[in-house]
Amino acid sequence: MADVTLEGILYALSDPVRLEIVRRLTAEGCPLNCQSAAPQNMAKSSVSHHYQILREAGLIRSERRGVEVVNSPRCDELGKRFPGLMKAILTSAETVAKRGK
Amino acid sequence: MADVTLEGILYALSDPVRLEIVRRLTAEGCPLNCQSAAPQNMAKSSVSHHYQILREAGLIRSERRGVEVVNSPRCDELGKRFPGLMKAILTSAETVAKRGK
DNA sequence: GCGATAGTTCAAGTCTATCGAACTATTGAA
DNA sequence: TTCAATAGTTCGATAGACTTGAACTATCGC
Repeated sequence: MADVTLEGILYALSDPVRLEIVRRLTAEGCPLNCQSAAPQNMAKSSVSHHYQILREAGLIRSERRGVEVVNSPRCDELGKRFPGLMKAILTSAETVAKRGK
Repeated sequence: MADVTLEGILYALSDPVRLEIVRRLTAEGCPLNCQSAAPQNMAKSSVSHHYQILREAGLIRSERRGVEVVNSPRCDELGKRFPGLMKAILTSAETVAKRGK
């Protein structure tokens, strides 16, 4: 968590796929496995790649639970480091999502 | 301004160079020309490229003034479309900048 | 018009996203 | 324990973005 940077966060969220993943993870109350928060038609390898970037950026935490890996957002810790940042981005993302693309 | 998207904004700001440019533009009260807000050692073509992306993302407005092009942030309009977004990002950027690195 | 300054455009080289295929890890059942 | 199924990861390879130098355009002052 020490080497979490603003550029890293913005870079990770600059990809529509990754932004949508984080949006879904935060919208749900409980952790989701990798594929349930990712686009349906995307290759598994691409999904895995995106999750790796999100992990390295410090945006999510992943944990193996049985046969699947469940992911949770790290909004609390991020909120301490960059107050209001995730909230603003996710609020905007929600607005866009509700606006219907 | 109609086709300004959240992904476009985040993408534009995901590059450290572009984030720094926008940060300087907003920190200054008056518009700056292209090179005064960009890194010193960067090629002109690269600088121009970044400004183009910032313009297309709707983050800045450029206007030719004599021999130079001056740039201003479009925080007001962006604030209406995505409330709190730019403020949060720029606050974080300022924090990082003041933190020394 | 000439030169100088400030940006833009263009083509080429280098680094990232995407995909399919092969691989690993875990579970549950025979 | 062995087998099959499920969920992710890793690996090459291919198509797109960042950087740069060179050439080009636009504006100003002389």
